Amino acid sequence: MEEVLPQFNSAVSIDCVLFGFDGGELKILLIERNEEPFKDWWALPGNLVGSNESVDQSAFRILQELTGLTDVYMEQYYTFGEVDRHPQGRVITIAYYAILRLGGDKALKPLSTFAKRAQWINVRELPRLAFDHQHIFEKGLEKIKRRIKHLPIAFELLPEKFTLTQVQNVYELILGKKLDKRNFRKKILSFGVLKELDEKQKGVSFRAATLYRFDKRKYAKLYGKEISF
Amino acid sequence: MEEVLPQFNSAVSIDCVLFGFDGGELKILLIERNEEPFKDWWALPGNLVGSNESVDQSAFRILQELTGLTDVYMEQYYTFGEVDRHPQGRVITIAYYAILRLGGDKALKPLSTFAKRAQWINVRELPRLAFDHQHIFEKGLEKIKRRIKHLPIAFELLPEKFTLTQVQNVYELILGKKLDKRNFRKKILSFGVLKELDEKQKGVSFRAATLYRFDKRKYAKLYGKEISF
DNA sequence: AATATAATGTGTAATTATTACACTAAGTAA
DNA sequence: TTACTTAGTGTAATAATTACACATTATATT
Repeated sequence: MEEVLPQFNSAVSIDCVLFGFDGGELKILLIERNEEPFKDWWALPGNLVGSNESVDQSAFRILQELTGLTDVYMEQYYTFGEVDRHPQGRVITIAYYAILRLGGDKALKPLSTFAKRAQWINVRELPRLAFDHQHIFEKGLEKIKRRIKHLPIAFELLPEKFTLTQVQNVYELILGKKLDKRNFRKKILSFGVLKELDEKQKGVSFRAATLYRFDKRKYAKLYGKEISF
Repeated sequence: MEEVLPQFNSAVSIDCVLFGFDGGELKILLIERNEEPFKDWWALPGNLVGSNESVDQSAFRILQELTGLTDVYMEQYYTFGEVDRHPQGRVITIAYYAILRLGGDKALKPLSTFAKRAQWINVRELPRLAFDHQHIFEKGLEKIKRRIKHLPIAFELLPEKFTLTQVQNVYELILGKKLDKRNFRKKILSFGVLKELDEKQKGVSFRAATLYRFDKRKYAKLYGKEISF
């Protein structure tokens, strides 16, 4: 986020696209700005890079300030540097996406003064965004579309124990298309990184599905093997 | 390149990894620095982002100043922002790679004052590099390894007319491994983006190979088809 | 207790893609 | 004419992908 700076000339900021999976929907975290420019608009959370932190540190700090979370999959994906992208000066922004496990309980931390509130919003129903944030979001979504095929980021979105149908839902939401159930299961299980638990889904009407767990140890062994989920 | 700045505090620069294919070798362009810090060291070409140019414009300007070339495949791939990566201040650098057709004739343009000379150097025989440029180079090489499988960047390295063996050489150099000739040809031709010319290689001892041309129109039609060279 | 409901969970055949592998053909140079 | 060097070609085995439909199970309702 590039907030109002008293007469700045030039700065570097971080903007974050935080993805979460909740209620069967893919959502991102947006804040409603409380300051000019773009007061009352929705925007991606972000902030300036401090002079004594690396850009990675800055991204993790911003995430932590916003959500209180520290153990999150986060990756830099592009730097946006059009001259006029910020109306009040030159701000080059480095975009990160992060992938969060949304437990309904996970409250957002107090926000900085330039935001009224923060909210998880379905990526299919985004409002108009401030600055070039629509563009930044779109590039981020493209990025995770490519990533999900090669890295197990889907499991970062899911709770520790999940059903195969939930995994498939995540893939379908991110890729934006339906997948065949039998083929999907065959493939996802073929990597041997899911562990079937001796446990069933609870609190659900109708037949309960078997729960699985992602096995990081087994995944680590595949490193360099060019797997393709 | 982050040159000596009189007492700067903070800046954004561009560093470029320029790849070229010449004499059967994959090379990058390096400059020998003529200024502190890292005087007499080899470094990636780069410069500061001007206040009235976008970061993309800046990258193309630097490329053009260095080589005189404008019609080149160039892509941003990562931003490096460790606090101490430049000994004289905070410099966040945005890395681009570019892919150049090296015609033996293509002379390098006059260099800026902080470089003694520029030279194309085989990526397998790189000297120690200034700053974190070794790291920046390695990330760039990884990037084009992934890219070459999905985008026709190999053809950006080759002359307009080329033989299939030359294409294979480019793939082998970038991927760093040998490929089977028959399988490679079958695959590369199967995309239908190479046009066989009614023309043979010239000036070569031994049997001359058939020349091919890359067909951008046909490639454009494949857009979105997820092809995998 | 019986029934309706809704999601789980499973297999096979056809097609396509990938891999491994070795010799003949053609042009040049001596 | 011969030796040399690179070009150019096919097939069989294996692996991966796709298309496709129904019985099973747990719950909720009557």
